Amino acid sequence: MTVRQDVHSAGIPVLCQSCEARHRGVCGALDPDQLVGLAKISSKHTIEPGVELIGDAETVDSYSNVLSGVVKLTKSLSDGRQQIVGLQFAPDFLGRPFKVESAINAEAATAVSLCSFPRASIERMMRESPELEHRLLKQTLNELDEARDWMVTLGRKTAAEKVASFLDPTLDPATNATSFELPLTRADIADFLGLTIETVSRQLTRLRTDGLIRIENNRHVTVTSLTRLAGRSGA
Amino acid sequence: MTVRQDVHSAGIPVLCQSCEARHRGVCGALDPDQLVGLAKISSKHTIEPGVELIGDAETVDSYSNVLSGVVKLTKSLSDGRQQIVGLQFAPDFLGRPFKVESAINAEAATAVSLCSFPRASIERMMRESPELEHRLLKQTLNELDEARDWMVTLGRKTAAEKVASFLDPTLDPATNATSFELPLTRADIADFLGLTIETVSRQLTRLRTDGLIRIENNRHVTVTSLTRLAGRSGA
DNA sequence: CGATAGTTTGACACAGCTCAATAGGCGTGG
DNA sequence: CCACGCCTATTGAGCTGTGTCAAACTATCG
Repeated sequence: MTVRQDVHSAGIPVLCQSCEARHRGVCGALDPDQLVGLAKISSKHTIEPGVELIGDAETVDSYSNVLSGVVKLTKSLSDGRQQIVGLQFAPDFLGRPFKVESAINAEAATAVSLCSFPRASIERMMRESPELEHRLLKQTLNELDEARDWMVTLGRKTAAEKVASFLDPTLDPATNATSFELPLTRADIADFLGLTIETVSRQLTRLRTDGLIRIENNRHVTVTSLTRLAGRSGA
Repeated sequence: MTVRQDVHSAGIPVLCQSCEARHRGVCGALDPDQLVGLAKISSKHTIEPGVELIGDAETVDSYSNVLSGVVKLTKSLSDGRQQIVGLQFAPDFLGRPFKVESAINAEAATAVSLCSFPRASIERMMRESPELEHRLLKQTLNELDEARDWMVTLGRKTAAEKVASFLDPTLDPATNATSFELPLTRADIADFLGLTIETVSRQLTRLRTDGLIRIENNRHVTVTSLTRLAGRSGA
């Protein structure tokens, strides 16, 4: 059993001090000694939008925490049709434990910063620290819940409902902001919702002409009637 | 009924001796003492097809292992549109740890037998036995992989490809059987693939008239050309 | 042998896709 | 500051795959 030290930031690596993953992410499972060990072999990266992080059928030898930005997880059919199957934000853990080969692509949707560590060290730590596995289990269960909600959207909602559902949870309930930057291009939104770019665009302009949203600037959207938007999401 | 005791089954509850969950399922994480404790508070149930196991927005106070049969996990929109978001077989663990309220429905698709135990005991055991959490994490990761594959099917495949993909992995590669019973009705298949009953039926007859499958008996299907079927699944 | 639930088949409508053209945003260079 | 080009987004016209509605067929079981 490990004893957590309650003195704030005592003995905690500089790299980790202001890191979100230490509080809400998987690193919160580690005690200062483990953090120091991990920090020695970690490296921070910044990635440009559009850059591929993990390729399909590639062997993965490192895992990462997302520190900022948006990472999209995609899967493709042989003829190029693509589907986004997950979005990851800070402080999500990025990688598929217990599998050497990736079955999905990961790509930076925006500018992204990552904290990466070698595969082997994480797997060793998982064996040593049940709390780490516990956090991973919780994140995985949340991702599974999200994936299943999304399957309903993909399988059973109309284009109008899909687009409304996409905008609805994009809203950050904490800030109560009705104005925000879309982290995805129209093409990404289409791949997310199982639609074409054109259909996404048409549905957005429909929401605009119906007075539910304002499109300031392609990426920048303001929702003027949250309730009416929610009413169109198919519940 | 007498059960022969040997080294392997020494001290193992009768209830568990021939149970698949003890080998490949979560119970494999437990030592004989824990098994005895759990067996005392477990109960085996048999459930008729169509019976609801867990209702949406119900509080869940027990978890189960699937011992036989097929359980379908569904989600519904307010107007009744439904989507199957998961299928569970033996020896899958059924239930959503760390959440009191269920966001999905579980229903017996075939005759199902379950081994159920109270919520509290499992959660206590999870705290005591990291191996149990480890197995749960692995099952959850597999379910997430499946869900994501499925999202590609729901979002990007045509009706023909959806039906072909449904039949394809239904084949048990172990037995190399090309003849099998569908565990789902046409309505279930439609809810699984995000289609209507009619479209599913039309695509099946198309596969039949094209000579890829034989439909013996509604539920009983024989695949005559596995390669041609795979070729239509959209890869 | 009739009743009932599940399945197939048909005719038609429409949502969303395809292809094509236009418009807007933004950086670069004159 | 404007002109140009590039990339992304919008808009339009037409087509097609899949949904809708309705009817006929089939299996299963009392």
